[in-house]
Amino acid sequence: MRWALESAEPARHALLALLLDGPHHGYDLARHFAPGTALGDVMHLGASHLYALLARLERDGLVAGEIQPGGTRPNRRVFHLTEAGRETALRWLTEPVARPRDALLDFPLKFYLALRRDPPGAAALLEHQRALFSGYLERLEAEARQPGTGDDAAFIALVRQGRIARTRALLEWLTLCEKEVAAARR
Amino acid sequence: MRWALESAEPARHALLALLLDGPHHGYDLARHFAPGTALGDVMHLGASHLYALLARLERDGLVAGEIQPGGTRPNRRVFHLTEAGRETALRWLTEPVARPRDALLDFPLKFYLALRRDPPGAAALLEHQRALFSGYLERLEAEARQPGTGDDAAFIALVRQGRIARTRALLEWLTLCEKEVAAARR
DNA sequence: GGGATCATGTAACAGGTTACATGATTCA
DNA sequence: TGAATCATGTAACCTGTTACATGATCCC
Repeated sequence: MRWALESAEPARHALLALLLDGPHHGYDLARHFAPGTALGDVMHLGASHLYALLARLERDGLVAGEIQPGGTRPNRRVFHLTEAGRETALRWLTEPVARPRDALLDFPLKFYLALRRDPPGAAALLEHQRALFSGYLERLEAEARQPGTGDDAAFIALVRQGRIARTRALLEWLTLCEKEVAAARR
Repeated sequence: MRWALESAEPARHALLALLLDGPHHGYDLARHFAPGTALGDVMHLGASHLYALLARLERDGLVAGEIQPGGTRPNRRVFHLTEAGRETALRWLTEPVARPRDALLDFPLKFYLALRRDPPGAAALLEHQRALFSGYLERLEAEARQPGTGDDAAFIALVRQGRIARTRALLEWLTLCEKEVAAARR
C-alpha cells in the first residue's frame, strides 16, 4: 500500500468546505486539486479517489447529490451540503488543528479555505492555532526540564528537543501567515 | 478509524531491527515499547497490535516463529529473522528517510536502533540524512525563487516558506543528533 | 484471595487507494 | 483522425486497529 494522504479526513473536510460556496459536481471539485493550484500544491487527490470520498460523505449524510441532465455533455451529479455537512464544514474551518503534525496537510487546507471564504475568520483561526501551539510548546519545554533517568535518557531528551524545534518553527511560520492575512484584508 | 501510527511500516521495521539482536518472543518485544522507554516515547504500540504486525511479518516471510515450551510459564513463540528479514532490517537501518515528514516517527526509530547497535553506522546514517535533506532544501529554495503566477501565488509561496522552515529546523536538529553520536562514541 | 505479570492471538470492522471501465464531445 | 476534455464510478485488495478471549503463575 502506498500512502498518498495517510488519512483522508483532511481531504473530506476540504471537500465539504468547498461545497460551502454552493453545489458542485465531482469533476468541478476535482479542478481545485489540479497540479499548480493551491490545494493541489498541498495535497494530491486523484479523480477516482475524490469520487470515492464523495460517496462516503454521501453515505454518512454530510452531502447529497442530485443528477442534473448534462444536455449534450454527460450527466452530472451535483452535490450540496446537508445541514450536518454544513455544521461539520464550519466547525472544521474554525477549529485549530490539535497536533503539530497536522500542520503539514490539515492546517494548510483549512487555512486556505478559511481565507478565501472569510478573512476575519482566518485571522481568528490563526490566533487560536497560535494559542494552542504555544501551550503545547510550554508543555514540551516543561517536560524537557524534567531530568531524565535511565539508559535512554539522552535519546529521549534529543527527541524532545526535536519536537520543541519543530513547534517553534511552526509558530514562526504562523507569524508569516498572520502577515499574509493582514495583507489580504487590505 | 483512529490513527495511532498512520502507517505501521515504521513499527514493522523497528520490530525487524530489534530482532537483529537475536530471537525474541512477542511479549519481550512489547517491553521495548512500554511507556517511558525510548521507543515508547516515540510511538505507542499496543500488545495486540504488535502481535498482528508479527503475524504479517511472518506471512510475508520476514520472520519465522517457533514454539518454545514455557515450562511453568505459558508457551512462547520465539521469532527470528529470515534472510529476507535480515536484509530488510539492515537496509532500513542504513537508508535515510525520504521525506521530512518521516522525521517524526520513522527516523527517530531508525536512529535509535542504529545507535544502539552500531554507533559508526548511526553516524553514517546521519551524514546521509543530512545530505538528503540538504538537497531537498535546495530544491525547495530554488522553487521558492520562481515567481508565482495566478490568484493563489501568495498562498503557495507561504506554504513553501513553511516547508523550507521545517526542513531547516530539521537540519539543525540533525546537528544535535551528531553531537549525541559523538558523545556516545567516546 | 486477588492483583500484577506472563503470554498469545483472532475476528471483525472500517478505511485508503487505485486500476479499470465507460463513453460522448470538442477541437486542432 | 486522434488527442484532450467532460464526467462518473466501482470492485478489488490490502492495511490499520482494537475489543475481546484465554488462562496460568507469582507474590503480597
